[in-house]
Amino acid sequence: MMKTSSPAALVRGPADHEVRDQIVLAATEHFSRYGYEKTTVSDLAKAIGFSKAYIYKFFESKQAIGEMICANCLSKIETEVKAAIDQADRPPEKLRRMFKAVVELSLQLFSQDRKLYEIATSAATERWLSTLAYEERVRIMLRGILEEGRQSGDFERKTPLDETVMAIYLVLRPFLHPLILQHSLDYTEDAPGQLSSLVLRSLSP
Amino acid sequence: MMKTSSPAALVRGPADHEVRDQIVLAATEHFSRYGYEKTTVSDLAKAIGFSKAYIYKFFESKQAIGEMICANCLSKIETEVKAAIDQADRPPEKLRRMFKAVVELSLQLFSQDRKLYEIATSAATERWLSTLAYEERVRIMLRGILEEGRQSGDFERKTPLDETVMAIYLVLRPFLHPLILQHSLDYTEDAPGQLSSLVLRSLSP
DNA sequence: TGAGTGACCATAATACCAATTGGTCACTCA
DNA sequence: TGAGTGACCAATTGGTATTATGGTCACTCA
Repeated sequence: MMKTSSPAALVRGPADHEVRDQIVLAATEHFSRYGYEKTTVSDLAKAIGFSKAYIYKFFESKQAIGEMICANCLSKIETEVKAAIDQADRPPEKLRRMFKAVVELSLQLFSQDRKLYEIATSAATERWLSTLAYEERVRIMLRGILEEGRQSGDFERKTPLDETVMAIYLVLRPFLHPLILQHSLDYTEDAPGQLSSLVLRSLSP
Repeated sequence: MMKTSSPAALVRGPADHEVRDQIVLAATEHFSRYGYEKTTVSDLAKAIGFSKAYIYKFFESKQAIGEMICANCLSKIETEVKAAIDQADRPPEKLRRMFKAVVELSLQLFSQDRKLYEIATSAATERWLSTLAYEERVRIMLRGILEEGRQSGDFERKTPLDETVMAIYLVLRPFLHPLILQHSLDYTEDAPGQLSSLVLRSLSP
């Protein structure tokens, strides 16, 4: 979970190096305390006791560091959503829990870790790889539930799977996308229930 | 359509006055050409040949003028959406057209009248009355279609009407809300079709 | 009397320059 | 040789002095 998942091309030098972890650690600390913008690369360098230039031996850019931290955040949410899904055994309930968990966990990050949430907002708005990958993984989760539900006979099988995945993803998206979520706060109470009910009705065989 | 629909409490002085119309006209012109921010109240005053102070005999604030222009924009969209709906005779097709029209018309305003679109964006973000009223009217349109569909037997009748209205509204909202729409441009091609299909499946009796 | 205004104020926007910042590179020295 | 750096540059940012703007009000004069 705290595993440094890799947004590939943005990292440099030795893939597995103690200093890289130190940087990520320091960045997580600084970004979440002072915010991404207010933290300078020199701050991070000072924190780990090296020069700024050395940081660039490990990351292409400051944003690359931000991506890493953001990816960790999102992958933490993803893990917890998966856990929520696994608590249910039937696909319809899994879908309900997925909706509920996505909204709750995003909201939790928003209220408890505002500074990190702001990184996620930038990431989503500027389409960083970390976000694109996360979105894709959410669609895959969704597809998993749908496939299971089709197999178990809980869900209809006529509509092309890809289209169903996409449509449901679009329904969920306003609560996944950090920027949009901020403009949907009025609805976070009831939306997960109402929307998952609507979606489940649409999936009935 | 060009009718000065009234966001009530924000206007002042004589309700029906030639000068008020002049102001609205000049504001529409200036706002759509130079943008809301770049247009000063003095500009509008100059355009109609009165002093700035006189403008304030008719409107509470610059924003009030913006609200009026925004309300006109939105009510124009609303009218055209209604027209699109009326072209269909069966509720399911009405709903399809509503989704399609909402997205198309919002998108059209976005690409053809960017400056006015920016006002709509502020209005939605800052919850101006003009926007709240528009959203409510959209929900009412939706409810109309649903009621008709329930009566005609096209739609299921078990789910509470209010909940259905709200859920479908939430599905449509990312494409209604100007700010959110800007972050959904990737989906505007397929979303109306896919989402209205999903919604219709959820409505099947 | 009331349509219309000039002068005025607090705040917000702008323009400007100095200080920072992200990022690189030739270089050191262990 | 390669882990690590100081010095450097273009581009942002921060701070600030100044101007422009939204908004009001006492006032005019037809």
